[in-house]
Amino acid sequence: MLAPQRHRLILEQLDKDITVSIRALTQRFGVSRETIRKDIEHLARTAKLEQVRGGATRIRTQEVPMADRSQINAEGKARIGRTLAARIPQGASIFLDNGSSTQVLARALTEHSGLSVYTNDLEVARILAPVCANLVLIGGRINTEEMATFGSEALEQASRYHVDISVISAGGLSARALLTDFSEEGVNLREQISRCGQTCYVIADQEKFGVVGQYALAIPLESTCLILDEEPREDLRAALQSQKLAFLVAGPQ
Amino acid sequence: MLAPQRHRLILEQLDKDITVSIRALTQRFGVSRETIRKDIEHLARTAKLEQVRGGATRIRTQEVPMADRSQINAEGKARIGRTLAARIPQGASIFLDNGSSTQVLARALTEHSGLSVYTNDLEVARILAPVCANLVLIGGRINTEEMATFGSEALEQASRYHVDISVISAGGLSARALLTDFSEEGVNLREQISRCGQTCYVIADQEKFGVVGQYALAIPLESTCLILDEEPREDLRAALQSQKLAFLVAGPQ
DNA sequence: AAATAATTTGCCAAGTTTTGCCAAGTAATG
DNA sequence: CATTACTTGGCAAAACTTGGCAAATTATTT
Repeated sequence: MLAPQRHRLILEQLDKDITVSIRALTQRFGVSRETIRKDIEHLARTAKLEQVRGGATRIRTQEVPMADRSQINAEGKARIGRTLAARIPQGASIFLDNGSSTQVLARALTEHSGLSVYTNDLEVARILAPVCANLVLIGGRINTEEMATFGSEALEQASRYHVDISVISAGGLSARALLTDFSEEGVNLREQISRCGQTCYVIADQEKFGVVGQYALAIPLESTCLILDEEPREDLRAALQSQKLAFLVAGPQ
Repeated sequence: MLAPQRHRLILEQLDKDITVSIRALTQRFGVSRETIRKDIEHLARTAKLEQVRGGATRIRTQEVPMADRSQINAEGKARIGRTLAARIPQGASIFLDNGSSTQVLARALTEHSGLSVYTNDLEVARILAPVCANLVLIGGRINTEEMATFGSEALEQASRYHVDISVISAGGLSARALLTDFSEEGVNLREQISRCGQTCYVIADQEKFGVVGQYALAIPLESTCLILDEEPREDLRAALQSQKLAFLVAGPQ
């Protein structure tokens, strides 16, 4: 057996098994310990795998240890993500804002294909990169807490695009003030994003219910649909109806 | 059996088996080692397969989906990164392009503070986010292989900024063609970035030496300094001098 | 929990086998 | 007869094996 074939088989096995041991590979290929070690050394030098004692592992994809808000009410966010993903057709063009809920939606969209995605969230871009036909990142000043772009540059660039569906998340949803958010730059960009879409979905899970942010989120109500993970209480439901703001509660499936 | 038939059969077997060995083929066809070697040599010259020691493999259609090219010649890249980082003052405004070498530089800059950073590389942004006073991501279409933005949007946005120092990486550095790169969108953006800086550094580690990309990289030579990790060979050194292109070899410290 | 023994592994050097490459020779072909 | 295709043999380089030793890891005992 030739060296390149061994290399290939080693990498294939790594794809399945996460780690491979020198011991096992010597048996499998019927070559000496040292040969396998050299193989692994070579593959490590060319950044195909990571050499560890006794064998090798897949290359570590540096995970971001940042505070992950998507853990909060993860089940509800996931339900919203699945429901909305089911309403986004293959190959659609979509504009996603930033936020933990949006990131969960993005993960739910990784089964889609041929999407054209516009977003200001770096993590959303990273998640959807493998399945996008087109992927556009809105430029601008980065808010390092959110790892997303904002500011006049972002507003201006966003205003140039038109998509089938835009999706934004809300910081608060209340009977008193309806949709609200906590930063001016966030509101500005979300309003712009909402105007880019033929239809607009606003996602808000129950942790946003009753929360009133400092900034009102003014979006085109008639082409908007709210996606929630719980039935709204009576006062909220009345407020939504009086504003003719459609909503949909994400079911368990 | 005639040579063309052998060629055909060799290629057919490669379609099935990924690799073929000279040894096996001599037995199969009943010809000498040297004959098979010539067959493979010929097929390799006409780009039908790739010659490897002891036989041949299929041609690599696409470059490995390398998770992290920064591991190739990591030591040299790190040396370049440290040397250049030492020349960037605290609080400077810098424009960084995308690429594995630039990412290594970014890691070397995480000891700095108060930087204003402009970049089209999502990973560079992620690395430098914690230490930036300002962080601006250039928007545009994302190249999902590089996870960086390109295109007309990116060019236009980049053209609005002016910084103290711009840093770009080169795909190739040769006596014949000097600085080159492999994609048109890449050179366009890099040239723009180089014009944004008061001074411009171009980083190229030894794996780029002698490599000639399809696109020439035209940058303002008089305000540019090349950072290398090895002394250039005589012909390259002469070419750099005749172009009055300054360079600096990154030392061990 | 610490100390010790046994095992595994990494790394190096020397030895063996395989392969690449070259040159010269032989067979086949038109 | 000249050209092309193939074989043969030899040498150097590369790949591979083997064995040894030190370091790291694991198991065992105290």
